[in-house]
Amino acid sequence: MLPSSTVENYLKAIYLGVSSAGQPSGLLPMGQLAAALGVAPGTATTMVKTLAESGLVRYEPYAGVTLTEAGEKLAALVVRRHRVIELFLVQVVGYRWDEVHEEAEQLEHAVSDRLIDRMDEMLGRPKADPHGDPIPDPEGVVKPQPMQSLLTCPMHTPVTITRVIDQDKVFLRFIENHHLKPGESIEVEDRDSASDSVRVRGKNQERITIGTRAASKLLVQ
Amino acid sequence: MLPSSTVENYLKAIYLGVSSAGQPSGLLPMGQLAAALGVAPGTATTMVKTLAESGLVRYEPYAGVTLTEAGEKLAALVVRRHRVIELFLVQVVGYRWDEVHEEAEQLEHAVSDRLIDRMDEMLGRPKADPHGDPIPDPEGVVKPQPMQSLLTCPMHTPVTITRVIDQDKVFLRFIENHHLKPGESIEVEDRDSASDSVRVRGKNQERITIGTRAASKLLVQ
DNA sequence: AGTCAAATTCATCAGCGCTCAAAGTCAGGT
DNA sequence: ACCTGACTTTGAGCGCTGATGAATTTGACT
Repeated sequence: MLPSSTVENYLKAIYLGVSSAGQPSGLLPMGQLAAALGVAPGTATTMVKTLAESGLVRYEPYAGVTLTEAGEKLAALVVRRHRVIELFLVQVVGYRWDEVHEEAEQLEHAVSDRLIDRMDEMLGRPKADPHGDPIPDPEGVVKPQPMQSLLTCPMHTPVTITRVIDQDKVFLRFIENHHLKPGESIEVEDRDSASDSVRVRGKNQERITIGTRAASKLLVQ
Repeated sequence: MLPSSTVENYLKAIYLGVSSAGQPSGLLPMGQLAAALGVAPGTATTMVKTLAESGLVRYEPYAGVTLTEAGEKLAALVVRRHRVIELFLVQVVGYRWDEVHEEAEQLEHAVSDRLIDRMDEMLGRPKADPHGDPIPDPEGVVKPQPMQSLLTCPMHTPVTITRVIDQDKVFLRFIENHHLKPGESIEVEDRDSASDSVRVRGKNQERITIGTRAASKLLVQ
């Protein structure tokens, strides 16, 4: 039984949810999962129970859900497909980086492993997609890179933007317009908790002040 | 309501079936449709009735089915997607021409118009896919090219192979190995109804004899 | 007229993905 | 200790899609 795209989406949501939503337990609460997928809570519970029976997921009633080995591999491969496709669309097909997400969302359920591998090869076995999100290898393994956000990185020190955690078109355009895409080198000049903002100096000394909410979505190294 | 991939497959089957299966009436019998889709006859009847209610199809009980304007356009666009993808896979991604069919079969239901147009552009607005099958334009229009098969074309006259009507891997490999791919120039030397075969002379005087069944699948101009 | 292949009808099924509302659980606060 | 409120589970149930198989009907042909 190959997984339906709904199943793939659940696994992906859990995969992404567990890592990002900073749950100390490593368990993703059902509410969050349901919200991420845009379904009623009961729906998520039911589906997760099914996934648990298939051995893809470990489910603790009232606590949350996490992936098993098998589930994690599957999820990682979905994510891999998504990210390889995104990069391919940008690099080969000429999409803009704020346009690729929806397309990849569809294609990730339709492409064969074969095709993904060919794309991956054409792209030179890249380690990250256009947003800087890491691309799992064909085994589903992704080695974690230590990153800090603009809120936590050292100040007055040159850092390189490596990742943008947001798929919103408007935000991505903004980032692009102000030369804050992954790869750019910048420096945090000031943080002000009163005004809830961070000032950075970027390419050709351009200065820009952004809110902490936005700053937290920019990861650097 | 955007059509499910099942609906797209029905439309495509009717589109391809009506043109190829040489029905004088222009109607495709339900039996053939059911067979093409690998479903029971009753299933096809039911589905076709539904399609008729959506105005995509004209259905004559006990006679067969054909596409309406709307249905034909939709079907042609599915076929367009399929063929653009096939060519893209060969030309850009480096697939072999006998490998693209299955992949395209999946992708044709997942790609956006946007992406198809970009691929089409990258490929230079091609008029045919790797098998020589014509690619409908974005409006679903395809202008018919008069073609003859190796069984009907003039003998002892150079002709160019333009199309191969068969997706079977083994056959395609055979065609490729003997330099009979679309674009190659050849000449029919002999037809023999007794032995049910056709002898052609191809590139660098290579001679090869093939059965009439195979010969009928090679179209020339 | 009779026959036969093909097509239609109809009763039915199964899976998927989902909702809603009622009932249950759990943790924090007083 | 208990209460409250937020979150979760349960269970009944729905709607759609896509399919089947067997009985019946139709229409073409001899």
